[in-house]
Amino acid sequence: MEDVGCEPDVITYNALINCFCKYEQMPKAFEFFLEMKNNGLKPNIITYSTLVDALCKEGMLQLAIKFLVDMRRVGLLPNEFTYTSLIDANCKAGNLNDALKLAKEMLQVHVDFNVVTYTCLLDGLCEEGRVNEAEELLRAMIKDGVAPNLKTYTALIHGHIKDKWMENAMGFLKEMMGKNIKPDLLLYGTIIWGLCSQSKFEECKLVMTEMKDCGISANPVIYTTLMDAYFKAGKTKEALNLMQEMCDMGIEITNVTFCVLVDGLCKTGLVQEANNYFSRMPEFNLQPNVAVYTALIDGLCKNNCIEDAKKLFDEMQGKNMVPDKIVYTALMHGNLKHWEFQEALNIRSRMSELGMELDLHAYTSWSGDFHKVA
DNA sequence: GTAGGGTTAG
Repeated sequence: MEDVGCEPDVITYNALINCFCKYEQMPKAFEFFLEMKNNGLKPNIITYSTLVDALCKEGMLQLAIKFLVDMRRVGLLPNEFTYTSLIDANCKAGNLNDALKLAKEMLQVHVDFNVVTYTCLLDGLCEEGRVNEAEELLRAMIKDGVAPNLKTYTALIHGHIKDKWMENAMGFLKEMMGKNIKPDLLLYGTIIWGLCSQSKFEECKLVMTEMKDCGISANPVIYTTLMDAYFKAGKTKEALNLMQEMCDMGIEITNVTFCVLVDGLCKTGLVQEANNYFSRMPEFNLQPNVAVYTALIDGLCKNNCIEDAKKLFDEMQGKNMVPDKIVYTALMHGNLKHWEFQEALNIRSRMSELGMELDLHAYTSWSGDFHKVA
């Protein structure tokens, strides 16, 4: 642009600054901020809002506030974008009270809430478990003439599901559909996650079908969530069918999928089956990670195959994988269970050396086993 | 040219 004598203007710089912000290159963004000022251009409300938002997302709230002061100094007042960025950042940092203070300030200076502002506040309330107030806010925005959209309802539905209010969540879904707003992959995923947590598999299947009919295909996370829920509910056959379905449909299989599969089979007592799947991982171009190893090691320990568990543990270390607290704990309990007293103590000291403190759960379990053996 | 929603494993 400069070569052909086309001078960049404020909009050009704003686009550029936004780009560097989005690609997490704040120093570059500030460089252009200074450059535009040096070129005699005045940063406007969009420039400042962009930078304030980026600083918020980088967790530099204090610096964002400084920019707010700076923009006021040059005669620019924060608008609904600036306020919404700050409100959202405070909500996500767990400072709901500060977010509410900012909202109050908006009212005082007559900057109206829009659908995004409301959604951020509503999500913040949900995150704190204040779902009733979130619902009140939904009613207030509608009364105020601001129409909630898909994202607003998703936040509200997610909040209710997280608080185990599945019925209410489904009520909001119905209300949303009544306004002719269609769920997308995110919302379907949220609903399936909720139904899984309550082992409502029939409803889950209905939702999966509905989703498919709408032309939205379930992603690997949704499949894995469902598979895990099937295993944990003792529905081994359904879980395995789902694995087959994933393969048939070309859904991406990851270490998480295998972890769920191996763990599920082990906890059902089907250690041999688990081992078979484990050996087949290279066919999927996968190298088992520590979590998958742990699932099988734990399964072997609990099914009287401590020697195989130890072999697997050595194999894992041979592949330069660093054992973590969870796998050490599984092996430690396995050894105790098999009266391998000294070995269990050795693992416990190794954990101490590595700075891995037993948490309350591991410790209670350790003491229990210890006394049994003693 | 600026702001908002979800989820999986040991």
